[in-house]
Amino acid sequence: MSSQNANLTAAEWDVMECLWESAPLSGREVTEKMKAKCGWSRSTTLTLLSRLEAKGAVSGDAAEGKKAFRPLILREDAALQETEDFLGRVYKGSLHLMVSAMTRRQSLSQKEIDELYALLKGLEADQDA
Amino acid sequence: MSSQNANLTAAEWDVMECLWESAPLSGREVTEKMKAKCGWSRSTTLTLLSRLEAKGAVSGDAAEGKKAFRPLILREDAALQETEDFLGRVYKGSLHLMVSAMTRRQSLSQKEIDELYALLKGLEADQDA
DNA sequence: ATGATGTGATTACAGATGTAGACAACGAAG
DNA sequence: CTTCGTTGTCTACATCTGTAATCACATCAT
Repeated sequence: MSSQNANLTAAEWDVMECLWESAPLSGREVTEKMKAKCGWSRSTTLTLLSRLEAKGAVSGDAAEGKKAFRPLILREDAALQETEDFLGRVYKGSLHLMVSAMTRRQSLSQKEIDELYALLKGLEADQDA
Repeated sequence: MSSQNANLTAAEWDVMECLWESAPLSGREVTEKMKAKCGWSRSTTLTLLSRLEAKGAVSGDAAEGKKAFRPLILREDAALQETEDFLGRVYKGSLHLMVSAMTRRQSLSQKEIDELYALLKGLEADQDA
């Protein structure tokens, strides 16, 4: 694979979201959540949990039979990793290029633009201070 | 697959980049470029070209034996598609969330921030006009 | 003890992806 | 005409992904 940064796959993200939402969950709980969210079968969820455990993204501490699953990586870390990968692949690593492409294509709502502007303005202010 | 928007894979992006760089290329030319850029063997490149043809991302017009490969999709379209997919998966569709995560982690250079700020400022101005 | 249950592990399998060797067809060179 | 290099197609194969059935073990109720 070209980007072997142990990135999470789409399905894995779905599972991780569950765990990031509420810390330690039993297998059953994750299973139920995924059933509701994506219609997955019990097996599917458990398989994903195993793979994530293997990847070191979640821990499955077994206390008397039952396991307690919890994330071992921060959502933000995973997101950042994906982000770098994505920006590099699609926009030569430049966020600026990404945003300008999006605006050119009206792929951003005015609301998004305003929010982003506010955020950036804050940063510039910080810098001056 | 969860995101079946016919997105390009990492390897496919590499090939497309070649074609987006210079319009019609012979198989050999692409092959050579990829050899230089990624060290791929002839076969690998040709396989990727076929897959891209199948996906409708490039056309291989055969004129007396030789084929002339050229992109059928715009880089920007492909980029935007990827972008939406990515933002949805990782940042709940919000660019704003992405940027704030990146700044929080110092994953953006001051230069990037400034450029982005300038870009946004321009947009806000446009809007007022 | 015995069978119904809940739980995680093992196995399975199709389609996607990265990577490339083998092969066929055609035109150039001798 | 034979040979060879060029060009594209087919076949191959390991790994990754999505998705799930089946299995084995512990536990709970009868």
